[in-house]
Order: sequence, then C-alpha cells, then structure tokens
Amino acid sequence: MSIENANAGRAADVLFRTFADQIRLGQLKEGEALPPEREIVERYGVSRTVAREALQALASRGLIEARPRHRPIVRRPSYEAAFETVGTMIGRLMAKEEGVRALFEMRALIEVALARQAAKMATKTQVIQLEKALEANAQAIDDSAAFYETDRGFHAVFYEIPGNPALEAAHKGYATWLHPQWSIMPRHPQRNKINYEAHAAVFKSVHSGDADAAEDAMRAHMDAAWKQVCKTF
Amino acid sequence: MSIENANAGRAADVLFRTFADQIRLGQLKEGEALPPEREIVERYGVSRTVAREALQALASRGLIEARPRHRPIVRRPSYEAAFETVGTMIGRLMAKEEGVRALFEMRALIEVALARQAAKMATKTQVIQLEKALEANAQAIDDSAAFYETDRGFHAVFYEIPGNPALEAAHKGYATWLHPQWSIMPRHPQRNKINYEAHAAVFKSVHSGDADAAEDAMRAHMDAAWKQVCKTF
DNA sequence: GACCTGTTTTGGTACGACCAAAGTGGAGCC
DNA sequence: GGCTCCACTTTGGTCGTACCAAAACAGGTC
Repeated sequence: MSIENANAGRAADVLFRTFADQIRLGQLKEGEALPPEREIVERYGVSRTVAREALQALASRGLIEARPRHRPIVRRPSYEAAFETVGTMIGRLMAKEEGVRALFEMRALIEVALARQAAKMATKTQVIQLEKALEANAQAIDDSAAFYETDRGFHAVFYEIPGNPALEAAHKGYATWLHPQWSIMPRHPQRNKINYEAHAAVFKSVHSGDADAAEDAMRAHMDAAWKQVCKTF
Repeated sequence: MSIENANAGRAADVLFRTFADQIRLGQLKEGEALPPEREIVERYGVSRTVAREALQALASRGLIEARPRHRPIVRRPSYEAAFETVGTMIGRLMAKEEGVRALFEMRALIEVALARQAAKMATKTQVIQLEKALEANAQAIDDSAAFYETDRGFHAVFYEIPGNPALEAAHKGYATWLHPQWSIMPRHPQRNKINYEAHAAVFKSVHSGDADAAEDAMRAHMDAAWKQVCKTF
C-alpha cells in the first residue's frame, strides 16, 4: 500500500501522521516495535529517505524511541518526555534574563498555590514527609552541595502532594532548568541557613494548616530567592 | 571543515548541536537564514542526509522554521513555540482520561492562583478589561459558539494580568488542548448561563479585591466544569 | 514601470551502495 | 547436553547521485 492521501503535503508528514495516529489510537501499544526501516519502505511504498524522516519526527516528538541498531519502540507517554522535548527550546528562552524571570515567576505562582493547597489538604503522612525533608535540609546547612539537593527535595514534596503526575513533571522541569541557573551562585552556609529558615516557616504554616500564612511564607521565600538570583546575574 | 568531535555519536546530532549552540549563543540571530542544504553539505563535510536530519531536528525543536523552498530561518524563541513542540505528545497524553484529568487539575490550580492574584493586584485597567470580557460573555449566552470564544477570552484575561509571557503561553496551550475536549460536549444556553454566572461571581470577588472569595469562586467554577467534562465522557 | 518568461535555486523524494555494530544461529568444545 | 565462539544476517547510519516541481530570480518586452 502506498500513501494515498498525498494531498496532505510532504510524504514524510503523511507517514508520520499515519504512525502517530496508530500510536495514539492504541493500535500500536507502548513497548511494541515498529517495522524496520526497509520494511516500512516497501510496505508504504516510500523511499528510505522518507521513512527515516518520519521515524525521526516520531522520535523527536517522543512517540518512539530509536536506538542505533534496534527497531523503533513505541514509547510510553509520560509527562517527563513531554518536558524533555521542550528542553532545547527552554534552554534558548533561558539565555535571556527575561526568560529566566518569566519561568521563575511562573514557578513562584505555582509553588505559592501548592503551599496553600498543602496547608489545606495535606495528609498526615505528607506532613511527615515534608518534615523529614525539612530535617534533611537542616542537616545539610553546612554542606552546600547537599543543601542544594535537600532544597530541591523539600520543594518536591509540595509538587507531590496533589498526586498529579503533570505537576511532578513540572517540578522536574524546574529542577532541571531553573536550579542550575541558581546553583551557579555562591552558596555560603549563611545563605543556606536563611533558606532553611524560610523552609521552616513554610512548613510551620503548613503544619498548622494556615493557608494564608503558608502562602505568605512561600511567597517571601520565592521573592528572596529571586533577589538572590538577580544579585548574582 | 568536517565534523571533528565525532565522539559525540551520530553525525546529525553533532551538526544539530553545532547549530543549536550557534543559535543559543546568538551567533545566529533570529530571522537570520541558515545556509541552504547543499551548502551545509560542503561546508561541514557531511552528506545531505545528515544535513537534512539535523535541520529537521532543529525545526522540530522549534529553533528554526523550514518552509518548502526557503532557507531555514532562525525562529524567535517564544513560549508558544515551546508549547507547540509538545503538542503531539500532549495529544497522546490526552488520549487517556487520566491525562485530561491531570492537565485539567493543573489548570485549575493555576487559575485559582491567578484569581487570587487578580483580586490582590489587578490594576483598574485590568479590572475593566475583565469586566468587558464578562460582558461579552453575557451577550453570548444564547450563541454557544460565541460563548465558547468569550469564555476563553474571560479566562485569558487572568493569564494576562501578571504580565508573564510564559503564563500567556500556558493559556494558549490549555485553550488548544483542553478546550476542544470540552467543546465536544453539548452546550445549551442553560449551561452557558451557569458558566456565565460562575464567571460573574469570580469577577465580583476580584472587583471587590477579595482574594479568598475569588479563589473560592474560581475553584467552584473549575470543579463544576470538570464535572461537566466527566459527565460527557 | 508593470508584466511576462526562461533560468537558476532549493527543498522533496528516490535509489543504490557501503559500513559498523548488534543480533542470530549453528558448529564445535567441555 | 549445555556452553562458547565465530560466521552470517539484520539493521540503522551515512554517503552520493539523480530527478522533479515549485519558487525565486533575472532579463527582456510591452
């Protein structure tokens, strides 16, 4: 069978959509392998050039995984993969300060909301989780590398509380793009202490279920962090 | 000059990174054109296959724009473009209900936060803008198609208030992916009226600067909307 | 100066070929 | 019989050439 609806522009695009649809509709399930290139060539009546281009497009969109000498595998749809595909683009956005700022502000908006959410509806288990993260954070004050990690860990808990994979992926994105930006700057134990205290304040509010206080504390923390970033720029 | 650091895997990847770096570092500014394929071939000592693959990768990541018979143009980094690149992937995520749910919840979280934000710091101009959007919404109650548009318009104002391009792009993303999902369902004027009233309640709270009320109103609106989506599923 | 036309440029596609690495299967050894 | 090792096959990566069609371009014409 060759590609009929050639009205749809480039042959590679048609082939791409053919596979993308099959994947989306579940005719090709995750983990399953697509035919090897040469077989696609004869089955769809296109040149290898076209077949390869379509496969590459699928791979770059994260629909399949193409390893050197293996058949293309249908990939599980994941929020991480989605964030991955924007990585390059985000990198470019972050080349300018305004890009960093925009993303940081968005992060602040979300984390403030998450803090409210946490104060209102965190389960006991989650509060304990938060407390543990805070404690780890406290013990890492003198070790900036460890502090960096526990800092991230503390914030991560907030993203996990709603139990929404999309949010968790967002955190992963922020951790990947924003944190490095931030880890460039000098990190004295003194700064760590200030950050820790900010975390502690947030935790306290969450623990007592005071949403307004949690919001304020988180916002203050975010603002301070942003000022730090600016200072180092 | 041919590609030296061949240690970095596939030739196309190396070439991709070469250009991506040049773009990110501003050596290739937006609007500028890359050399035509055949020139890349000889300049970098690769085959056209490789050159094309690299260009395709750049295009699919939104770094360049490749139109049929034009040289590849370096694209302005935009948040919209970033969202575009995840389009296919999101489409796949949304094939399952849990995907829709996750994204919808994330949207709710953000819009609730935006409602608070709006109540606290919207300027007079912005409140007027919101009022206008609400009014347009009111007049479209009997026209479901128009209602759909004004509905989106009303929500859009909230995303614009913080003046953050990343947020505005997020709205575009939601409008693109979530709204269609939602527009499938039957839309009687009666439903429109309920939605309009929800909007009015949000506006009222924002107008009076009551953040808590705005939050509650927006959350109620979101919850109701979600229930609607579920019912139609 | 506006318009039409022939040439050139440029991306899209097709073949055919070769390489290297990974997979495969069977012969041979313990 | 089970394990090991090697030749053969498969498969993706790369190259080079060729041809087409559309668009851009450069002249020449009215």
